Amino acid sequence: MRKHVLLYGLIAGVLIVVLQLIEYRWLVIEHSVEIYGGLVAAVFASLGIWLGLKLTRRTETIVVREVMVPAPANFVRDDSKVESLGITPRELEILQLIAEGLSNKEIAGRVFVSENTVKTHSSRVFDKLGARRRTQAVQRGKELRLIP
Amino acid sequence: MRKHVLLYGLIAGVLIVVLQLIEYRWLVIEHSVEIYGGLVAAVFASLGIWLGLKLTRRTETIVVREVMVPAPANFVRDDSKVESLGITPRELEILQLIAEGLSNKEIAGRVFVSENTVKTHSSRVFDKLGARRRTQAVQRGKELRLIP
DNA sequence: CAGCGCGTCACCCGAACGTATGATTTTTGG
DNA sequence: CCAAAAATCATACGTTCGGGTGACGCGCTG
Repeated sequence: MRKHVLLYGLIAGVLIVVLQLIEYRWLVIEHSVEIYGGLVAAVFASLGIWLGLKLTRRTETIVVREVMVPAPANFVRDDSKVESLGITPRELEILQLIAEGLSNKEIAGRVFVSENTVKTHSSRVFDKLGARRRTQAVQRGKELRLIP
Repeated sequence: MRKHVLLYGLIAGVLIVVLQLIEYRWLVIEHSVEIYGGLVAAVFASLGIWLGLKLTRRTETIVVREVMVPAPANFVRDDSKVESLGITPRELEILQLIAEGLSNKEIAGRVFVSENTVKTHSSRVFDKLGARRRTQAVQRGKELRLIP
């Protein structure tokens, strides 16, 4: 933008000099002032148009980008909710396994703890989620983006 | 656009006339031609710039639309799987309610049938899905796109 | 070190769940 | 119209869950 203005000024200066030089030859002709004025007008007008065009030249093509993203692909846990609810990692782990349809006994076998422990964790997480049943806990967990 | 050109022409003509009239007063002054030329140049240059700006304005339609489409929005049940598994509409309905975390009693109240009926439906749908627990049934149901 | 959070485990009990079996009614399709 | 499919309900039994309570060990932190 700035270099355009400079270029314009330079060209204008050169043109004025050229026109002044030319003027001495044409001034002898009577009533040539109108011709001179017209010439100047035409030159500067076209120069102005060119400048105006250059200044606002936005060769920006119309970009219409539509991105279809299958959301389930990218799951990110809402850690802020996990923390605000005071859910511990172990509890979250058990919740995930519950969501996978495992029984307490199966979960116990999976994580190598007793079934009682699983029940304790699940009870705690149910309480924190305000759920009374495991299905409800799963539903809330998915809603709150704690589990995929 | 066209009216701009016409307007420009009109103003240019008027200006030329005005300048010609003024010229007769100023021409008497020696070396006033340069002033005259500069004036003409300035006026027409700014006019040209204005025109150029006008011509290219609002050609800059920058449309960058990014649409994130979360897949879960458009859930379509895989009816073929529903049929192939021999799941009846009522059973599917109960499965959905189970997925919402409702107990058998709550479901019974919701669909106006006895709890025993709900248990019958759920038992059947569990069998058809190869599930032993309701959480498992929900998981399978979601996997198979029977429920959202 | 005392306290706290977390994870672990146990026991009990009532509620919820799942299975099996049988029966009746309603709906549907040929 | 009649048979098949679907929906309804019940009773009984065993299993799984969930709540309540209490306890122990570990690691961190004031």
